[in-house]
Amino acid sequence: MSKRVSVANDLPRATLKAHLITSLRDAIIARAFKPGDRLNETQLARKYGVSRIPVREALLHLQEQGLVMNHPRRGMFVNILSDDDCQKINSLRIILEAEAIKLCRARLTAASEAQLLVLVERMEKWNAGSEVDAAALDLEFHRALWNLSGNNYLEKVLNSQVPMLFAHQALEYTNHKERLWPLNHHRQLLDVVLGKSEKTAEEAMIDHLRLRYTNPQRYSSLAYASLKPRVLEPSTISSQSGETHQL
Amino acid sequence: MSKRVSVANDLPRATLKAHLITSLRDAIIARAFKPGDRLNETQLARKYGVSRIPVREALLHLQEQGLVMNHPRRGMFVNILSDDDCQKINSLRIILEAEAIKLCRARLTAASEAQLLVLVERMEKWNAGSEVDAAALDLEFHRALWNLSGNNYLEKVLNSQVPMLFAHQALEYTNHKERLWPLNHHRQLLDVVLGKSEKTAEEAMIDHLRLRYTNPQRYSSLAYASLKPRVLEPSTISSQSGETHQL
DNA sequence: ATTTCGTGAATAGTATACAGTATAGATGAT
DNA sequence: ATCATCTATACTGTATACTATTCACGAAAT
Repeated sequence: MSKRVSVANDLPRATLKAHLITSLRDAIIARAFKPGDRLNETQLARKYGVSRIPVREALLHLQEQGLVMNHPRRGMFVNILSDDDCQKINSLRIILEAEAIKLCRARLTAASEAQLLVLVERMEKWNAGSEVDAAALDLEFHRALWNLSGNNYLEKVLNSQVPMLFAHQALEYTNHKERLWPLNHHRQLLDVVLGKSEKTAEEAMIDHLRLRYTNPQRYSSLAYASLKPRVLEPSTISSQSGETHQL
Repeated sequence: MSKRVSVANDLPRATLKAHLITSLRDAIIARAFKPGDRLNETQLARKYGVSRIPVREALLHLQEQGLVMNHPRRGMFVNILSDDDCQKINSLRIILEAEAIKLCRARLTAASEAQLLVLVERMEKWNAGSEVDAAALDLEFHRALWNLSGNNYLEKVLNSQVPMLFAHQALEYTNHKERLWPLNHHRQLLDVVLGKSEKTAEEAMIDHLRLRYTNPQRYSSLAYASLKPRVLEPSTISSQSGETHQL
């Protein structure tokens, strides 16, 4: 009895702000706007054919997610992450995503297992394409994992912090063409979810992030060997855990 | 109508939006606006003597923090947390704040120890005052703890998720006057930070939250007795074996 | 009596207009 | 030439005005 037949494939009733959020975020991750760039509200409004208000509100949303920074009365700038920032975000990510992995493992169904497997195999078959597309596929896998945790607040928090790392990385890997975006290491994460790995979730996450970052756990409690709580599984962080634990 | 509240008279340097964010958040935590209430932009603009734009942007900010909910083209409503939501947020909080405790313990200085001790003693001496003030003091202690973790992204995430629990609790405890806001149990958390307790940070957090909630860890991995790799048998997926495990 | 449809009021979403501030360039002094 | 001060400009922050959607109410139809 619905009076309106909604066209399913597009979102005709969505607000302009919602469209701009995705457009601008994709543009930042695809480095159409580079870190440090100023985002002029008026210019963006003209470019997208809307007024400044939806642009402002979209930028505010991206600010909450850390993709852009506001200099008071100066404007919005694409966020520049220092190495320290990356380590701090990664440290948080390890804790959160390890939790997501554990929850996912405990709640796993055949359907969700298949869903993750499809994504892993798509990544393993990946051979050509831009780093930006690779980053998108990478993020899609992790988002699926977060979703399967069954705790939407955990999912929300991960979604609010991790994408800015991808935006930062996309730039890194575009500048250094010789390095390839490491896509084919996600099966190791899946194995942990499926219980096929002896690694703890934390170990797996640290190893995963080590592909791109040095010492990603630096600002997490995992950086302090002596203060680890009694854990259910013996966790020697990894073979390289002897590296600097300095503050 | 409602009385007008001047918002721009002091601190002219800050933006109107920033003032409104704190004013509205405090009002929600102090249940001047109750869960489920509709927040009319025009009315709020009149009440605070500003235009609708700063009100809108402040509400958008509070939406990111989960204090208010947006019904598309219907308006903003003070968020109502279901019991499930509380358990999910608490599960996340346990993971995050346990991490903060561990980091705080590893980085503790004499100054920060004194800072926390002052707050604990203020809470222990607390005997009179509204539950709202008690909640504010409670939150102040936890915020100090998060800040001392040394990871401002961890701090940011905690600040984005925990206050809505306080807003919800403030209502609970105002409705049930016979119960007192439990303030004098924070020394147990401090003891964990100082290494004087045998509890793990996670255990301490669960015990802390049990004062107010039942099964606060329900949607965390701590709800599952064993995290060891489980044997995968796709046919037994729906047994939900981990559901009722307590820590 | 119940349901469907139309109309109107209320209000979020959006556009345009104004005002105040920060920055860059110009002007003048040393 | 270098530095300080002034001024013009551009932009954000804010106000006002307009539009479009949702919902409530009621009349007409079944």
